Amino acid sequence: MTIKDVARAAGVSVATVSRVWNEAAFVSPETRRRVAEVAARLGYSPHGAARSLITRTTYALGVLLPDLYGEFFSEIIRGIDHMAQANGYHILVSSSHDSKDEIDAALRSMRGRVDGMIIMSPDLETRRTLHALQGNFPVVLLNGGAEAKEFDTITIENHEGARQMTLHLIARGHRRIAMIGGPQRNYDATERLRGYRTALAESGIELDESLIVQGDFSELSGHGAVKQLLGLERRPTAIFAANDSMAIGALSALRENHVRVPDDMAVAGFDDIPLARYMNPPLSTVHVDISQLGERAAALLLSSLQNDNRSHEQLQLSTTLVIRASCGGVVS
Amino acid sequence: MTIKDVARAAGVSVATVSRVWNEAAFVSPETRRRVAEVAARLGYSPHGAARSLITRTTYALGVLLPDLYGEFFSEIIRGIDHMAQANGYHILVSSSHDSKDEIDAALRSMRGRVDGMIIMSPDLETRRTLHALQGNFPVVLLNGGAEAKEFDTITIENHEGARQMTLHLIARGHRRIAMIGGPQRNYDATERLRGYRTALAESGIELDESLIVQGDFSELSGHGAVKQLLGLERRPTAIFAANDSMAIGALSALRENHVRVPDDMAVAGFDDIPLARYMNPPLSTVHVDISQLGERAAALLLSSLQNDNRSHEQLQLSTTLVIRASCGGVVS
DNA sequence: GCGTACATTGGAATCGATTACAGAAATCGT
DNA sequence: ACGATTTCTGTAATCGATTCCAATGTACGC
Repeated sequence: MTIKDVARAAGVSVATVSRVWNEAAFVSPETRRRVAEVAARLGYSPHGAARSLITRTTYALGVLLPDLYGEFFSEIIRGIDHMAQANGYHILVSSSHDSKDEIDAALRSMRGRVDGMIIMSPDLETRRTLHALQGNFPVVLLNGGAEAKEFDTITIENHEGARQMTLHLIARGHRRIAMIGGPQRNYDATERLRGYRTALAESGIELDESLIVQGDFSELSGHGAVKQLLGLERRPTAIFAANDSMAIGALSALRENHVRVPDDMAVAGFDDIPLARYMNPPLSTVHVDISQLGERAAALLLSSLQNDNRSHEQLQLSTTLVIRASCGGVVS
Repeated sequence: MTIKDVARAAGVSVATVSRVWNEAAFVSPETRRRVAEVAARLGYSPHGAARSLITRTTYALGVLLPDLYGEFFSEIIRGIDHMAQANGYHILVSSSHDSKDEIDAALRSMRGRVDGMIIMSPDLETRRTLHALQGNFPVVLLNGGAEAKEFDTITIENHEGARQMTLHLIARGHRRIAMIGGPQRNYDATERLRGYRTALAESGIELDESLIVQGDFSELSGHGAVKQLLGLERRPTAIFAANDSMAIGALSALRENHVRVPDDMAVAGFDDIPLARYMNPPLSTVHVDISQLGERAAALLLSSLQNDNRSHEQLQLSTTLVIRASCGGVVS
């Protein structure tokens, strides 16, 4: 069922069918009607690949993710898809790219199949790979670090969010605040850690390096980190995890060790995943509108598709403190 | 950067470049080396649209979803993507299709862009739309009802899962068991309701129609349903919600009305979303391996791409009972 | 030394659309 | 009524790849 079949059946040339389909000018009403009728009867719809070959547009956005696991990523996809859908675009998803080579391969395999790409690679090193990217292919970097001025980027206000939460804990009287950090080379993780340091410094609290434990954003690593912290000679009175998953792991470890939250230990996380408010006690955290993050990224990409010679933008998505019971509630 | 550029730079014809790229036979080692070197230097990668136009394959799977919201759908996407990725396929996602027309439009817009489609439309009516689908385009129906023998389908063992859970409640001594149903025309919902009815009938318990309350799978509707049930003259002693979200809504309504769970009222859900085990009390539910559902759907589609004239398969994904505190624990 | 077989390469058709260009038909003004 | 303009339609080039077929060049057997 190609355009030729329709043309033959309607007794016109393929050019005319194409004109009818694209609602181009100068087709007589009679012809238009006849062609439309035949096309409908035959159930014709144009071949995407052929069309995008000649028009040089695909109406598809590529999305490269490190992994699809967890609510965080799925919320992002939802946001991206929502915006894309609203603008008549599809999204082509490719996940599980951690190494430079995998990203490279995925990038190449999408040539001629998408009009632009949203790349989420929290790994700091990936940026360098992208430098070598061919010419001016539209790319939006999501949470990839804001320093890359040669791309459109969007990031979370990691530093400020972490700073605020730390300041809140300090305001509640805590002085020994532990931090469970994320993966070493992860952009979000390093920024959040930096925010924590900033807050301590601002408040004139000396940093005890033994209170910083490395995690990997997984629930399990949060659990492990707490065991390490409880073994310290001088325990912390509060724990700030660099994401909610680790905070949740921390809560379960504390329960196992009969440490009461928030009485004996305050706990806070980062991201505000849906689970957070269902925890027992409900988890204080730094709220991020994750699906909005995806939406904005898509919007950024779409607008750079519309006018080529835009200069690159660097967006930051703001965060808000969500204080629940796990850190003892609001400052009175 | 097309194949022509590479050909010119390497001093060969486009045919030869194509042969080198596709590792076809009969290219002299010397030429192969030279072409490969030039292609790498120029950063060439073939144009997807052009390639799939002539080869008539896209290495992409289309995924049509009613909406991307909620953990259920995102887990499915994860499963599909995982399987697709492993087989060198991308996935082209399109969501928010409820009406017949939207599905139709999405279907057409994917022609020539995907090799096959996974369609999830719990709405029972959609099947009829698909009947009209052009010829033998590979399609897998996900949770769309298993009666459609002209398609590959995969569904959850809804009836059996609901039956088992209801039997469990009966075994715990409950006789007045309420059911919060899902949307009227939703396939999963009707099957789960049917399973509930089966279990009651098997156990010789007469069905009280006033105990069946209609919901729409949302947390809010679960909340509302409970208010209705608590107003009954003869209250139920157990509530079985057709999905976890409604069960969670039910739990919060019960707490508001100071009805103790499980002492005064047993509660059970369906799906086993990650939230379920974090509820207070943890929610008993029927476990479904959601991402596996997506994986199996993708596998089904991929295998039907590999050999055309397979007959259609109807798969059912089994469920298991997960008994937690919300229904009073296991039968002793 | 010569015909045959085989390895290697290039020319050209092809996939299914869009669109520039040109030709035919209809309409208009005077 | 006739040339100019406008409206409509068809032919053919084009996008960037793959692949059949033909045309080389080389090696081999006898």
